[in-house]
Amino acid sequence: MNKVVRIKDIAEKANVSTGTVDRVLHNRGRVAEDVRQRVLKIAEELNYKPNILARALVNNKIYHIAALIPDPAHDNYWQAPKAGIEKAEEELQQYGMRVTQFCFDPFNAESFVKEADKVASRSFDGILVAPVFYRQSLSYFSKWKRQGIPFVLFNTHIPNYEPLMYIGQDSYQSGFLAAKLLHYGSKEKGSFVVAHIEEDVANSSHLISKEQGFVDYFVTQELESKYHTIQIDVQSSAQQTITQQLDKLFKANPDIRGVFVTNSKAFVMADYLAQRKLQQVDLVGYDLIEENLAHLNTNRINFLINQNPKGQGYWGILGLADHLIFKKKNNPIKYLPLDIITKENLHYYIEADQ
Amino acid sequence: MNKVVRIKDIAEKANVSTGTVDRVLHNRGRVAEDVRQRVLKIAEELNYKPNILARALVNNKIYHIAALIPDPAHDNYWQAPKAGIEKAEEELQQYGMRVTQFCFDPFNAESFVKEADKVASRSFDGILVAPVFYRQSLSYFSKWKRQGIPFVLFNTHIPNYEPLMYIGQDSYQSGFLAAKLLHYGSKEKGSFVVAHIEEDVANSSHLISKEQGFVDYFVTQELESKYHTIQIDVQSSAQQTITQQLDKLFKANPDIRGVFVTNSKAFVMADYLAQRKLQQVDLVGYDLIEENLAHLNTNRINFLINQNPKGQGYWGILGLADHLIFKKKNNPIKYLPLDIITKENLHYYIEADQ
DNA sequence: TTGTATGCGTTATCAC
DNA sequence: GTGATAACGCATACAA
Repeated sequence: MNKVVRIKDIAEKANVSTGTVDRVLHNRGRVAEDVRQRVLKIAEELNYKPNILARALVNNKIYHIAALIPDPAHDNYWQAPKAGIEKAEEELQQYGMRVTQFCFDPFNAESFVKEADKVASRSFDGILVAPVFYRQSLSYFSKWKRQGIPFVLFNTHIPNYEPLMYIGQDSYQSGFLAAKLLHYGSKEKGSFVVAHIEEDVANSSHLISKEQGFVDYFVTQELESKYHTIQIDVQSSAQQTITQQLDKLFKANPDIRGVFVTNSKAFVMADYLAQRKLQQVDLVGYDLIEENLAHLNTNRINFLINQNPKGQGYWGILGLADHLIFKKKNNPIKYLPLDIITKENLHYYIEADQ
Repeated sequence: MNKVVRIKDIAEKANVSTGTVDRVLHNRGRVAEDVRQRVLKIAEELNYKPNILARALVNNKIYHIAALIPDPAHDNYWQAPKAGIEKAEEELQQYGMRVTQFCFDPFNAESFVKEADKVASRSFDGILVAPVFYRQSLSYFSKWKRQGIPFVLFNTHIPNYEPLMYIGQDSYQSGFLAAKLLHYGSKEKGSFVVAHIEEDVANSSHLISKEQGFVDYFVTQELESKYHTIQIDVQSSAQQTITQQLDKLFKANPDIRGVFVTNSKAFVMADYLAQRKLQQVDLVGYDLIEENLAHLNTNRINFLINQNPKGQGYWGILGLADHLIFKKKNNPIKYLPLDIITKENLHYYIEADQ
């Protein structure tokens, strides 16, 4: 009793063969309409669920996936998504997944185009891409769409091209959260800084979203009179050194209570604060990269917001596998949680085996 | 090229049959030692990984699992683990998992014994249990151990009986984390309260661990001179009402900056603080139950520490499935992350579909 | 001690 | 249009 329903069970009940049931279930045609209806009805009644194990077993095709991601050599952050991709590949390789990585320089749009062209010139069964260059990405999306190649976006969302899935960050909300953390830590009147470090802000919409979320926190709570937010753009390529730029900032604003760094470069600010012995200034940033962790452990960084970058790569590949191998439908958007990381809960997130 | 290695491949290379390879790989004996060595060596060289799909497919037994958990009707918290168990059951039922729930009253040890006896009287293939009653649990553990029935513990860890797996909370560390959160929020000198609400503290070792972690935070940071910690035990069954008990506390300690509630009853404290308009007192508690969420959204609770209670049930069943069905080894301890939840990142955790 | 044959549920091919 | 059957990789009962 309570046995799992198989195609064979449906076939027996409908007085047809398993081949017919299969044709009905997969809409392969060549089946009489009345039989079709009957089979469909019985499958429904018996609550038939295909056995994905058997399905994956029989379907021993090799699926070639392209992963188009920034090169960790240029920005350490991308080590994590890469690791997630590789973990998923390892788990799924016995079911036929083969991932080829195409790494581009995240600071060089041409490099992206070059790698994307490589991907486009071969025929892949699926593509995972971190489309950090908005303009340059679009033509590839429409091409893949036309060719019917499923592609999954992560890290940066670009709607309108209906990717199979988007996985990643809610930038605005993370800025909002950062504001809450700094606000909670500084009950007295003062200023907060939103710092973009070593970034081309104009071309990075997610940084603007983060800043907007940060500012909006104080607006929606009607705290603007109590807390002042200052935006700053720090570049080592500028005329002044970073230290000089920050000296200027802190000199002009002696009431700074906290700093929000919108990318993974919080350690730069932490170095500065340590150097100037500004111990009372709180600091919130992003990403569990090594340079940041050192400061987290010494409390020079109070919180890091983490968006499970390893998980982004992992779930991206898994999403493609669900589609290609297991024929399972997935939610087209998967926002990963905004994890708040501090020294005391850090280790659960870096050991992260999932 | 790059093909997946099968038993058949090993057999060919070793000039034996698949049956022999199988006997070697499963240590079923009845195989010549030299052959054994040869097969083992080849399997190693070829980096053989069994295909768990095929394995699960062929092994179509029904596995009966007992889930021995507190009844959500008595404490809403247990709704989440229950949901996780049911989610895992749904996913795994086509591979033969059948879960029977045995719910006991978490405030009544006799009720636990009654349900545990029911479980023991039947023969299950595996057991998932939340052993909230320490003393009463032990005899069952040794019994199951003797019978060779794998059991997984969650929520409360009881070592020494070698469960297949423990999943859940690191109580001490969560207390430590709570201290950090309150400390970060209150830079000025003052007192913090550790409140046990409606609990039999003496019989709940995890509450003591939480308190210890909280206190130790200030000790290890050498902050004892600046921050004073006060322990309180609040019960509605006491002579005084809860409000009276808390009034007494706050009257005696006007410098209280924050309160740490060691269980899911933070909402009780939040109600009191709201009633007495003690808006400057920070509050950290546990668990995303509805009563707490209302206060989180109005900032009367600042942070809730969450240990993915749904995930605890889910991973518990999955651990048993990995052992019974997929014959996969798992880490015997799986601490779930200490998630820091605040109003601004809450929704990622309650939508949690995994 | 070893080899062979069968079946798990699904899919795909082929003959009717 | 339809049904029979082989194959996927593994486990196991049984034969040798």
